[in-house]
Amino acid sequence: MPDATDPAPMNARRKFRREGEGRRRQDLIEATLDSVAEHGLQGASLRTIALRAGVTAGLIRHYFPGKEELLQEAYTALVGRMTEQAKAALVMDDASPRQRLAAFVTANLNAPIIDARVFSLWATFIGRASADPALARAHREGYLGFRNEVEAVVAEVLAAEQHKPDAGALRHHAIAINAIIDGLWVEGCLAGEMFSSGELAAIGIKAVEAELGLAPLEQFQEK
Amino acid sequence: MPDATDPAPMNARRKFRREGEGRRRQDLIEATLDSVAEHGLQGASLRTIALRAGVTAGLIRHYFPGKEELLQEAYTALVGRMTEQAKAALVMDDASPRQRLAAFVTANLNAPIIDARVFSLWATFIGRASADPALARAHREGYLGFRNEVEAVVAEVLAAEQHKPDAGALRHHAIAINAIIDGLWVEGCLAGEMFSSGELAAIGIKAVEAELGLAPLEQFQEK
DNA sequence: GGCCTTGTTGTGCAAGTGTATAAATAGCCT
DNA sequence: AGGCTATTTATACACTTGCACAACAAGGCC
Repeated sequence: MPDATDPAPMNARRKFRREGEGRRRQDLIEATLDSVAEHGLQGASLRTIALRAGVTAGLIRHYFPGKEELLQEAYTALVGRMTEQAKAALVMDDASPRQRLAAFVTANLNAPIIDARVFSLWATFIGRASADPALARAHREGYLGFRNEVEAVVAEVLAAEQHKPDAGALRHHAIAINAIIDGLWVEGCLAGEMFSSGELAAIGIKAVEAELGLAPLEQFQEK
Repeated sequence: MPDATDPAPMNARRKFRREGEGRRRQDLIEATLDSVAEHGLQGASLRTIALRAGVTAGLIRHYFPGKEELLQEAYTALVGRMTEQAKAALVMDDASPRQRLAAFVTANLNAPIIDARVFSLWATFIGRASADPALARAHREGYLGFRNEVEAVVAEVLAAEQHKPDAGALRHHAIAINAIIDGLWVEGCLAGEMFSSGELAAIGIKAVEAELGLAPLEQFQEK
């Protein structure tokens, strides 16, 4: 038989399902974040991303103008999720300002906010901030939003303690507290196993209270 | 004239100088760091790096087994320079422990340690730490070295103040102070123009002194 | 000066990149 | 059921990438 017309055509096309636009975009963004977290920006090729999302590379172009836009949207989604999680710890209406502040610190220094994958993503993207104004702006907005939340809680705490700091002192407190949380967050994400469970949160709360000049609640401190 | 034998051969080979091994390696590492800082890991190709170093791409293979090793060495050099600079601020023999601590904080929160390029490099590399054990170890060693320095100064400061904290409290102080410096460093590098000159250092010193329970030296605090 | 080592260049190559576009088919509408 | 359209696949293309290797020449050595 000179030319066998394949009875079982091996070049069968891939079966596929049509998903809604929202779902596909979200899947692609998630696959992008996974790829970046695992292999960095250099390893996140369109084909890798598409494979992870369960589609072929060409489809990406149907939802995003190009790779850059996909990465931008992925970063925006990441920042949005991070700040949302962080602020969520503040909604405790039936608690004293001081308890809310402590809960805020604790939430930010435990899972899921202390997380190696999220940190890897944050670092990878933020490393490009100085060269990419869009990234820099996205960060700045997230940072200022976060810091304003801190400042508001600090104002409440100090008011409850009969303190009345001026705007400058309040800003400095917020910057310092923000730095404490950020610094401990970095350390926890990078070397979480160096700290026992709850240790970072305890350190953070004590540092924040010291910054605000609050006496510890129930303590035998030092000795 | 059918075939003109080029009197001025256009395919003249590039002139070059032979440099010592140390110098070439250092130049290549520097070019690598520049490329990574400017375009990220994805934009740092062997050809880009070689161009910046004033050589051709092939030469890199003569000094490094592969790209990965070049990047590793570049990161090692970066970390070494950073920790060296940071610790250099501690060598002030004729100063009180407290002054040395303040000088340490100040040095770490001003140029050249507050620097967008260094931060970009740090973030880009550290973003790969969770996936690359070699990077993770390099960071951990640098971090612990830094923290031990902090812990030593803190011990001196507290001793001068007649305090005698136990090892656990000392460790916690060092972790917290480290976080304060790191957090303010990040903020300063990412958005230096949001802070007036010396402001970060002032915030840092106050926060550190609060953490250690030290009364400010000369102050009208708050109001 | 002439050679010889080796630092350096230039070229080639296979694999992978982002993008463009044609072909196919899934699933809604009537 | 049958057709239409937009989602999805598949292929093509020009370009870049890291690496391998052969040709070359810079500069020390005798």
